[in-house]
Amino acid sequence: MTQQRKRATIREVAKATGLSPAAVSYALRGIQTSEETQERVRRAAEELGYEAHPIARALASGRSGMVGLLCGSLEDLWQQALAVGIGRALFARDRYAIILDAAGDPERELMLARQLRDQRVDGLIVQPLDPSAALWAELGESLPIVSIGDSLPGAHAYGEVVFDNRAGVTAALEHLHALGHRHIAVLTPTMARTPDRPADVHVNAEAERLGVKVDVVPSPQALGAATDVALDVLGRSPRPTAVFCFSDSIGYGVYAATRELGLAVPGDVSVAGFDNHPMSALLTPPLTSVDWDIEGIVHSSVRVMIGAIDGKPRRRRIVCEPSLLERESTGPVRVGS
Amino acid sequence: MTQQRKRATIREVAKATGLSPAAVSYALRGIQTSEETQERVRRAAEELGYEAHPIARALASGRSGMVGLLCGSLEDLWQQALAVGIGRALFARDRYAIILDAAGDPERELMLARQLRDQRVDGLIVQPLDPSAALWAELGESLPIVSIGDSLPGAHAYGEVVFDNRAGVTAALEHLHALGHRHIAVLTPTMARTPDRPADVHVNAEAERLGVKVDVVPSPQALGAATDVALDVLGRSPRPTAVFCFSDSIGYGVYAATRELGLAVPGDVSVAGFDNHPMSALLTPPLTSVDWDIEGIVHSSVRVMIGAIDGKPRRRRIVCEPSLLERESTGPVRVGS
DNA sequence: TCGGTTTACTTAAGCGGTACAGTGATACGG
DNA sequence: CCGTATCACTGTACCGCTTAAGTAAACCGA
Repeated sequence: MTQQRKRATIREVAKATGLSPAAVSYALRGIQTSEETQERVRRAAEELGYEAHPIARALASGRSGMVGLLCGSLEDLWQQALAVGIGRALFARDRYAIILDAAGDPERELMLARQLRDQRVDGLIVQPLDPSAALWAELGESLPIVSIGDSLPGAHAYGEVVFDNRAGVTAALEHLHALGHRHIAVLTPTMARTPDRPADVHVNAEAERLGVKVDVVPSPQALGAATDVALDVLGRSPRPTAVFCFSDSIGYGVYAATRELGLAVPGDVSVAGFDNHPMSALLTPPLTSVDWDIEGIVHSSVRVMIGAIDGKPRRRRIVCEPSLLERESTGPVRVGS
Repeated sequence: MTQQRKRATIREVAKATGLSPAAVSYALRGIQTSEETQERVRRAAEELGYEAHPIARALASGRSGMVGLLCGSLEDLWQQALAVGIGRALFARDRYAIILDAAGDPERELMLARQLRDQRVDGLIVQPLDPSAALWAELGESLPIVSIGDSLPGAHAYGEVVFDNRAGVTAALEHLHALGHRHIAVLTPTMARTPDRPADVHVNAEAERLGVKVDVVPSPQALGAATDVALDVLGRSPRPTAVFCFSDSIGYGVYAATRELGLAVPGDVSVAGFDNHPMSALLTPPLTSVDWDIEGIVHSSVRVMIGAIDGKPRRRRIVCEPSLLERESTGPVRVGS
């Protein structure tokens, strides 16, 4: 019973109103036409069941209305949440997101970035796994790029929302240090294993400053996969008294490992996460984590992206400061351990 | 310095090879041309830096290469995982997904579905919140629709991957019944509150059959929001001895509530989930849940969708059978409680 | 009153492919 | 040896919309 109206084209609306197709196009966009004409066109369009054809529009105008979103690894729950948020925010601004996932592989990320450009997205939002890759600069020539997390040196046609990772690392390590921990395992996502990844550098620098021994161990992001790594790390002797995970998803794996080994958190081992996924507050015990204001990141990156698409020349750089949420997964080191 | 090659069009490649544009188009697609021509064209295209223009192709051919994916609520982690999986699977088949989120609102879902059609996606994969809506049939006339979860009665131009929810409900309730539970709270997503939602019907039918008292309570999907609902339900007197959650995400909220109330799981209250998100196996205690073979769902829905786009007329209906994973969050009812 | 700007359009040329109706040449069956 | 397929293309009209350039009328200040 829903009325089945067939699609009309602009030309048909033009015929019906006695205007030229161009006039209709203008009227529908509310430019270069009188109020009354716009109203008349709108009515006719409604009547004929006209609906805009985004593809034709894209071809003629050179903008597709799509923004590519290239995630480092969608195995990670926090990145999932970020992607969902950005997708929504873009949609709210009349844009669609194409979400792709590099699965932690920098090469793959570059490949996908190129593919997205060939797909004629209007812009690219990316969490660069390898910020130093030359391709970013090249791509930046032909479309606006907004990076999340790290800065893209050497390019220019983009904005960036960078994380003050150093501050996050410092906060977490100082917190653990203050609780008496002097031997800390650090689980970093395998995706972050690009040489000289800033995060790793910060960990080493801070550890040295604080006089803490750190075991930096790469771990997959996939839920559960981190469990095996954690089992290994927690089985070592001497056992680290705390584990600092570079993503909450990894932390969840550590929780599973402690259960399996019969270790109490934070009694036997303290656990701290990074990113503060909503899940982390619900766990037993709630996970201490470095929080990044995901809403702000979503909002900033989309705003900068849309500004860039709309031709604002000014490059924007936004720095996110973390805040450590001290919850119940971290505690004083056990005496005698 | 990466070589900056400018984009060439088909017409330019045609000029360079001395062929007509049409021939080039054919050659690039490997049809209606000789092997040698194809090779020659490919080489010239490579040389000139030709790259396909999907938008132009879409306009001319009438297929956009995009599939709309309309999720019931991306607040739910399992649905997030499903969306990620479908996005990947489509990409692997040279299609892009546009992921949209109805946020649990059936009206919104219909609006988005219409919008996606107007965006000229080649097909629509949807988790219908209101399967009985007339719009599905209407949309089904103009593009292939694959539904996940529930069947779309009254339409025809689509396939479906339906869940045997009844079996899932039965398995979970029988499990709890066998453990002695006779008073069970059932938390269903608010998104499922369409009248006569099959799941609710099943719950009531099964409860009656088994002689179990059920309190069916709607709950939001958002992590944490379910905690408040759970606090309320578990604070009632008499307290249900078990909680059956219609999604694992809700279950996570229940866990948080039990911690807050100092209730032991499963000692004081048993908890069962639905969908089996990877996270559930990692919790303490691991969450008993109804598992749906997410890989299979991803694979089936994408396969059916692509079949439909490629014009296979045969409507496909695939039924998913659940399996109950009995983990450690459910146990015998405490004597005397 | 007049040149100049503004407004509200029209005209027409694409955007970059695809698809369909040819076309000439070669292959083939009887 | 001829009629007819088949093959490998060509020519061109679109797909539906946008945009630059052009135009006629209305407006406007001096």
